[in-house]
Amino acid sequence: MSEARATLASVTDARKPTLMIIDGHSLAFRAFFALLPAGRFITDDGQHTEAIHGFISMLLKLLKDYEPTHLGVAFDISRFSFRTREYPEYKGGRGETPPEFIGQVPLLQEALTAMNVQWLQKEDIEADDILATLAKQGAEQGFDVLVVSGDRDSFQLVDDSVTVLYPSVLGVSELKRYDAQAVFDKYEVWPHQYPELAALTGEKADNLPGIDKVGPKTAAKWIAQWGTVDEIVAHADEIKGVVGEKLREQKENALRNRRLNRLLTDVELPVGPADLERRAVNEQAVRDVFGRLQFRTLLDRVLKVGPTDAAPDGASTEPVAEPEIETAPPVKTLVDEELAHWLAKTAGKPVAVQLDYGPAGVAGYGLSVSDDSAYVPFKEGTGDYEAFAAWLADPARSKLFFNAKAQIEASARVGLPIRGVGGDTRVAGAILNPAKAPASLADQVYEVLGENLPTPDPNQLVPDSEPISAASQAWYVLRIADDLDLAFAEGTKRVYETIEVPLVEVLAQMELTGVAVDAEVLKGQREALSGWVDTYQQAAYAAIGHEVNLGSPKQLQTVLFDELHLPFTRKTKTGYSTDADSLADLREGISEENAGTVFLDALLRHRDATKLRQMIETLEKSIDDTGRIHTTYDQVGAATGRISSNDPNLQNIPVRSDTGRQIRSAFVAGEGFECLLTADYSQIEMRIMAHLSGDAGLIAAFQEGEDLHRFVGSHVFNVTPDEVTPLMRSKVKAMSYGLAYGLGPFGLAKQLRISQAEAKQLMADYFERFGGVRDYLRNVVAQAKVDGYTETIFGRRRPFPDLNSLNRVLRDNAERAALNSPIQGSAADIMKIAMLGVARDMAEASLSSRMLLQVHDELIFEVAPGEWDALEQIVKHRMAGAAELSVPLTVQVGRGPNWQAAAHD
DNA sequence: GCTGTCACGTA
DNA sequence: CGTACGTGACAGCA
Repeated sequence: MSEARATLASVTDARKPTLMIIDGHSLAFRAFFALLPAGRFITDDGQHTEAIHGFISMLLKLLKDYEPTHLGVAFDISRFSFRTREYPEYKGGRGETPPEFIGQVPLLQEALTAMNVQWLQKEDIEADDILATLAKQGAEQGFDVLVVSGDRDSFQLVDDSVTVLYPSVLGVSELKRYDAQAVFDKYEVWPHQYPELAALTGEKADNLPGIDKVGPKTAAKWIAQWGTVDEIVAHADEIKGVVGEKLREQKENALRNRRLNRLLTDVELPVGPADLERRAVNEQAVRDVFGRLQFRTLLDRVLKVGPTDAAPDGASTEPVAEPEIETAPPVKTLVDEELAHWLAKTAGKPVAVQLDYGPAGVAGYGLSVSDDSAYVPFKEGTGDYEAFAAWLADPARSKLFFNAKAQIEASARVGLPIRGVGGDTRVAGAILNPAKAPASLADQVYEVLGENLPTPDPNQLVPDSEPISAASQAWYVLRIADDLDLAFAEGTKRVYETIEVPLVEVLAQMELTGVAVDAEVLKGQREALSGWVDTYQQAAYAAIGHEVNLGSPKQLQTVLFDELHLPFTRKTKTGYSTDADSLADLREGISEENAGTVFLDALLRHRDATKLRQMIETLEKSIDDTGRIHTTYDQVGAATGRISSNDPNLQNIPVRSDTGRQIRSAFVAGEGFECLLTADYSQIEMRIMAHLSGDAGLIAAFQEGEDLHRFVGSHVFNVTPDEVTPLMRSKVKAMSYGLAYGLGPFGLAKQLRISQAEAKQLMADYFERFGGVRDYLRNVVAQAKVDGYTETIFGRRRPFPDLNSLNRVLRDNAERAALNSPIQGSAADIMKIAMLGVARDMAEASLSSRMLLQVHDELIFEVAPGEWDALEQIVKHRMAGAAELSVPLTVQVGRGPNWQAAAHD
């Protein structure tokens, strides 16, 4: 960008300033007809864009070819002007404006405005008169003037400083230069005489008949002899033959034509040539306008022509790509100095990177910038990767990926850490459509670009590397990044750039680090559980007198309902439920001890034990050879914005039951570390509810700082806080949390084991005191129905297409999800922001401690010796300060040798 | 071997 | 008829 500015400035300094003025209508019209037959310049809305595209394309070519320092475009306001008043038939006889052309000029003007190209029009005046006036002023002020017009009348403007660029028959972008000599060569008159010639011969396009039988040759001869139409008419008697006779008959035509084709050079204009100095392109506006017009290639070209107003250095999060989309650039394989040179050459541009990697390691790196792709073969321990390694690790060199996290990790494992993630099209795609993150690059290529990603030839014998493939993938990433950027709403873009993109590197590091586990502890627990599993299994078999697969719901149904004749439970798709709640109900229905109670008790305990044992086995299988477990986070796994964890899932390690919680004691601080630190937000979702609803009572509850549920309970039940019984408290607690999930009286009744009427009353009492909450919840759904999406505090959006569905089940489900989304999503945003803050501060303070796990509202760290105080301070500060809400965000920190012991209470 | 269902762990 | 996830066993299909 700064390079473009320098070029422009040096041109200005080196020679006379160049003023280029363009007849907007005539060029747009020509562009329109040139592109119309292609029939593919139509937006999804059905708006034709041939004229706009063609005009801008031509403009870009002109700017490149002539490098004007000053630029202006003139338009007609209508086809009526002072000339039609004098001669109503002027420009008559032209056909109807093609319907496809209609509406394109205002859009073109909008595009020019976005490009910061000045354009002007004036009532009653034609564009040519504006051009003439500016050309004259420009020449007088020492400019080289270039007039771009499709109207031959403009030839009269040509002189030593003024040149006309006139479309040739070859096409709009081929403009012929008319200087004085060129005009003379073509018409045998000098430019100032051209209107005399045109007056005599007539101008069919303007519906101006001339003198019959008089063509350019005759006219030129007369002009050579007498100079002007006036003089020729005055000497009409001297002209012999048929042409003389026609002249005498039709001299009024010529005189009228001459009056009409004289261009005004004294039009009063709001700007002069000096005011038309070229300005920086307004990049955002261009993106907006071109996005609507669905111009992709053109956008890149416009931004490339520059200068633009974008930050010269480009923030490291800059997701902008500038690909040429027509064809993939050729790929060259680069190593050593050539590679270093290529990397230096691409400074300032985001580079798309796609690794050629698999379980065996990294075979190479595909790189792509707009018009240039490269492949870097990699073999660990060979070659000179110094420059490449430095480039990969440089946070200031912006890199774009599809699924950066996995590739950062693959690269880090072969000794080449990557920093400077400037964008991730998978994450971007998921932010734009949280319902489904693209599963693969090929998916996204198809979704976004509508093309099929070329896949390597499956018949090929296993190649050790695929240079074309990796580089071409990178090229596709660049194109997708470019396309997606246009689709971002402002809030969404901010979430993507300031939260999601920087988070990628933080999560990658957490995954690489992993968490240490004590395999012995897990083994002991597993063996103990196995014993219990056998015990309960035998007990169950004994109760019913035969063996049965306790893990098969289908077989259980036979036992429970056919053999034991227990009452039917909740229906499922395939029969009757055997889940824990249902079994508990069955158990309660039996008063005296019998085969049924024994079987049910044994079954429930067996379930517990097998579930835990299975969980432990999964964990054990995922321990690596350094004794650590590395989960994989899915940054965009949840539609609300939450992170999910898999392979193994470390976000569902038991905590509620005593035996289950024991598993946490196996998660320990690794060798060389002092202890674990856990930090969690207390009641973050309720706090967000208070903030979003603005309910004075709820806000007061948090500002009081006392027990939330006790406070709320005292208001709902009209007693003092210390009169709130444990039963009241638990009811209110269930109520409060249920609200954020869209819980109704039915569900509340079921959960609290009270009547539906009672539940209804409880809700009524609750809303009586906390009406702001009810209003908010109502409003969320209502607003979502209007907008089609909900939004978090930070602008993350989630669409709800089913909200207005005629299917009640779908609609109700969507309503509950919509209710919950801003709350859960805002909490997720806050935690992500906190993680970024913590990671930055830890790096800043050069701590050796490490962030290991995130469990939605909790973070777990491994504390290096002597760093406890510093880390605790950072974590508390960044978590509590992640958002400015109308209630405080409180954080509880715990310390211990393992995850269980580090729990704060 | 793949897919859907059920059940259950977490916030 | 309570939101958001991931995992594993079973059962039925190919």
